[in-house]
Amino acid sequence: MLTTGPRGTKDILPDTSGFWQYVEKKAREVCNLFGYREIRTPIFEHTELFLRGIGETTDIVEKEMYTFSDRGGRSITLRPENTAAVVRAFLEHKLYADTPPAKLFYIGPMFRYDRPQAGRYRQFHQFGIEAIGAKGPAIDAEIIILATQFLRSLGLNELVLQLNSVGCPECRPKYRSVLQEFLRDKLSNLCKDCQSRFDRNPMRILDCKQAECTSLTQGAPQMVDCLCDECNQHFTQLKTLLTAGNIEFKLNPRLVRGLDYYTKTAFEIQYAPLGSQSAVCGGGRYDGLIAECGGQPTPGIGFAIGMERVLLALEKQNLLPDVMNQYDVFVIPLGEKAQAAAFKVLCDLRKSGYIADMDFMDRSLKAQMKLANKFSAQYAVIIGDDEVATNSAVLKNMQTGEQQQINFDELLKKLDTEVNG
RNA sequence: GUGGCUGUGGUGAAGUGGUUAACACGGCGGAUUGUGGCUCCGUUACCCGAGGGUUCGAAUCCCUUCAGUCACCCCA
Repeated sequence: MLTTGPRGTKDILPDTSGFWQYVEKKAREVCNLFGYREIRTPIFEHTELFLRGIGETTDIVEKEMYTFSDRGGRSITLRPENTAAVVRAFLEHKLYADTPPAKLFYIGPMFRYDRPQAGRYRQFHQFGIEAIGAKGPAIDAEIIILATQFLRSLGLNELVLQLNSVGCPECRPKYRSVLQEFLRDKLSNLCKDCQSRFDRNPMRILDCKQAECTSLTQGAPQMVDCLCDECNQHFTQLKTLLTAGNIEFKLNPRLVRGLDYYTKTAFEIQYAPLGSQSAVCGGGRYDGLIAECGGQPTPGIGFAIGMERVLLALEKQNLLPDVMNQYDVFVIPLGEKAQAAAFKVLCDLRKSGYIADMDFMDRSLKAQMKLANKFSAQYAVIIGDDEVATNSAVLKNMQTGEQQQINFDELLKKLDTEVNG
């Protein structure tokens, strides 16, 4: 079918692109406030980058990537997320040579082969930031505050920040075996998914929503209770900083991020009315990722915000701005002779910076007036045979209805004083 | 990837086996001479997501397919 786009994709039409521009502008403003600068990486990368970066056993890599061979036989993947690519660019361009931490943000499309649903698309857009090079909890607090400030600047409240620590290579393996011990005798009663998670990623079992699993895992040992000193201190300090920054958070010991690279801080911001796709923002620390990608061991942290979900939330809350564009002037020629004169006036107006337009459908005067009104033009400039003969035009104030005949030479000047004075 | 629901014009929708597919909004045109916003009038779906089948006859029943949506899953 030539008249439908691929499943899970969306055209952003003129009546909604203004909303996107609005949200993107807010994102850029907040980033600017916090000292984050934009990075634009390609939308496709070597498949290898995501295998290593995201983790081979993650759902994203196992079943959600758009992977193909290009004509040169290289395996290419449409980026399913952008952290790995930003890290790759960070290393490739030696951004570590500049004053750390590198504070970067991006806005762009991501691709995941998944069953579409409201708030979940195969091509979707993320606004994300990455802070690479700083290991202390202050930067964790900063990016969480950045995310919160961004969402609040859009008018969104009723947001819930969930917070957890997933430990580090020091303490997580220990926790993992403690957890496996706890689960071992319950294994046969867990759901099928969880049974397969037992060896691969037992922490995800705590995140399972199946009733049996939830009840069986009641009282399971928690990561936060098994953190090593360093992780524990980091987590404690982060909580203190967030409290100092007046950020409310809800501890969720079961919060697990779906990407392997996360360490220590993991968080998610949810907007419940969105239903089952309620996570508007997800992020965390990835202290092992840079080394995993071949760089010097370097800590990093970031988040990604789903643009579609933010827009959905704004719509639900009636927070979308009025983005209808208003014309300053609508030029109306009457008859053949006036065409050229009117067109010249139109061009002059635009050259002078007025938002101006005219009819291209050979409409009647009445219909053109209706258009001027529909586009809420401030002024209409009417040029007919009489006006052409006297080198003049009728300038009509659409609000008051007043109109006067003015020489072409005077028109711009007159408009200027009308508009500015 | 699993299960459920839905699919009528640009939009919101009525119609659930029988001649020309309601209504509303929107779009377009018009209501005497070169003027809008209100009002009024006209017009706007050779066809009911697509393909096949049942039937004398289907938008209405069945199958397939595509798409959307809800939940799961996953996550932004």
